[in-house]
Amino acid sequence: MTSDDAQPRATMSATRGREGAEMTQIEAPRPRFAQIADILRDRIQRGVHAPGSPLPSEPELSREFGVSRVTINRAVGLLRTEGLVQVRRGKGAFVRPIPVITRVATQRHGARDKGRGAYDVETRRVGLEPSWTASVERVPASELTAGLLNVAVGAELVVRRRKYFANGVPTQIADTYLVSELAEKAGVTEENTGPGGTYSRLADIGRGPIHFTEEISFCSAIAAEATFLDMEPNQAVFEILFVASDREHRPVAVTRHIMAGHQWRLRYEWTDEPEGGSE
Amino acid sequence: MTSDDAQPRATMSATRGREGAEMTQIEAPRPRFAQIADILRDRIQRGVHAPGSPLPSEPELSREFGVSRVTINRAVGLLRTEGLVQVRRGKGAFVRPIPVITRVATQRHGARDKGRGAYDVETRRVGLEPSWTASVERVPASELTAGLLNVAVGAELVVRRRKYFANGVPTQIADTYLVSELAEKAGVTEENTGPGGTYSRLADIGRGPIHFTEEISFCSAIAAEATFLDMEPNQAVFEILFVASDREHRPVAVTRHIMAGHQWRLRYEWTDEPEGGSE
DNA sequence: CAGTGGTCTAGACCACCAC
DNA sequence: TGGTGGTCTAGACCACTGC
Repeated sequence: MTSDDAQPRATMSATRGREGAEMTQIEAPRPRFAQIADILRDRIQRGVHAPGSPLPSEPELSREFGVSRVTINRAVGLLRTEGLVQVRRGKGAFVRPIPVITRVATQRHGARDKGRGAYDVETRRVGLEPSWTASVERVPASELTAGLLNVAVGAELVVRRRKYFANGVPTQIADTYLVSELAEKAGVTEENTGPGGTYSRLADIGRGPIHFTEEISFCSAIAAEATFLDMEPNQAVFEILFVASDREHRPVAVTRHIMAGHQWRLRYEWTDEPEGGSE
Repeated sequence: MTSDDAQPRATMSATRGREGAEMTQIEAPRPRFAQIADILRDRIQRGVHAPGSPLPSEPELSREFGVSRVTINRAVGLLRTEGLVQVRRGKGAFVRPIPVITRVATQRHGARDKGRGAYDVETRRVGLEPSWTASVERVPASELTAGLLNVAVGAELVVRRRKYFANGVPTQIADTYLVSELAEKAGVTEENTGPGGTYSRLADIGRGPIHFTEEISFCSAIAAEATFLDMEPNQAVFEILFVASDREHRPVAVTRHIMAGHQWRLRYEWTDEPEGGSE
């Protein structure tokens, strides 16, 4: 290959050598929209566009880079699915403040954080102000929840729905499902469950969970949830299915967490005592 | 609001009532490309387009739905970032076979799977044939690895790079970093580390890891990794930072896993013995 | 009303693939 | 050579925002 570095061929009509004002040069091999995304991403990270502040408008960027607005739109689209930028209709594209929150699953329940919930601790650790809303409903068990709770599909469940915020910004949805009968016995059918929350009430009646499993998977944001989480279309979310079981390994509660991918870091810690010593 | 359900206004020029052949009707409120993506997604899930088979070509779909090719391209783009579809240049867009692999982190090391590696087990469980490649290099510690291994930036590390496949399809990258000195002592500077792998060799010299932490975060696929993983641009990946520490809580090995989001489900299991009984 | 982004089209050129 | 998808433009209309 002699022409390895083969002349980028300035074909596409827009490598027009305009030089009015601050035009930024875009080369050919990598798609323009990707290169522009790279540049904007870099500017954001360098603080040229501070968190919360708007990017230049699409027509402006279009002029700066000498490409059509559609191309700009596509570049910004990349940053949106990455969670770096959020668009507010009619207003502009804004740099998202993304202090990543770390969730240490294996510490959330054990300590049962006297007085403070796990979310509270996680959020304050990065200097954010936590808040949430809660509501309780009764629903029939879906195939999924029925399977996890080991009851028949359609069985009555109590679902405790919570929405979490950090500095007023939505960060997470968590729906906890319990079999109605158990929820009533434990007295967690009202919004307020008392000190220590649902798990403490379950412990009170001897059904305190001690075995936990979590399954993390991906999905693209589903309409309703995406809307609440202020997510961009197409942005990825973590879905966590959390199952808490009592001493006899009977599942007592299932929680489904939905959280915007880029806002969270998930942490797990554990120890394996080697049974037979080290060989 | 009297006009709550306000007439979708069939404005955009393309609600043209063409009826030649098998044209599928597209309504207005939701973007056309999103609706088309919904339809195609549904067809895939119903098996109309079987795993491994191609979607109809863009011009074909363009005719079917009565929209421009660009719109089709955008619809397919959604399916690509969701991991449902993979495009092979010049050939077409193919339905990705996605048997999701479940990785149970908390079981991977404890059992130290006599004879079989954790990946092997995980993959075969869903009926896939595992394979991998490995190589060993020496690199200076980056800020990240240095911090995690508690050495100076630039210190010499041995990195064991592995690439994993299932049925020949790339699924995961895993790079394990060890301080060179330790790696030499443990004898894991060659590709073959003997039965039980690196951790067993570390155990042999009394540095067997028993404390583990994992941190999961998101990233959009980085060029090189995305290429290897056969990923679509823009598709989300899990990054797992895994730290193994010995009895004295000294970190001995750090592994960075990169895996395509839609191919994996991550599972964790643990037990919290309540120290003071259940109140 | 002007400004923002959201979507869509038609037409174009490109790179890659298979024949 | 003809088919596939990848990218880009220009022009257009839309909805939402704020003045």
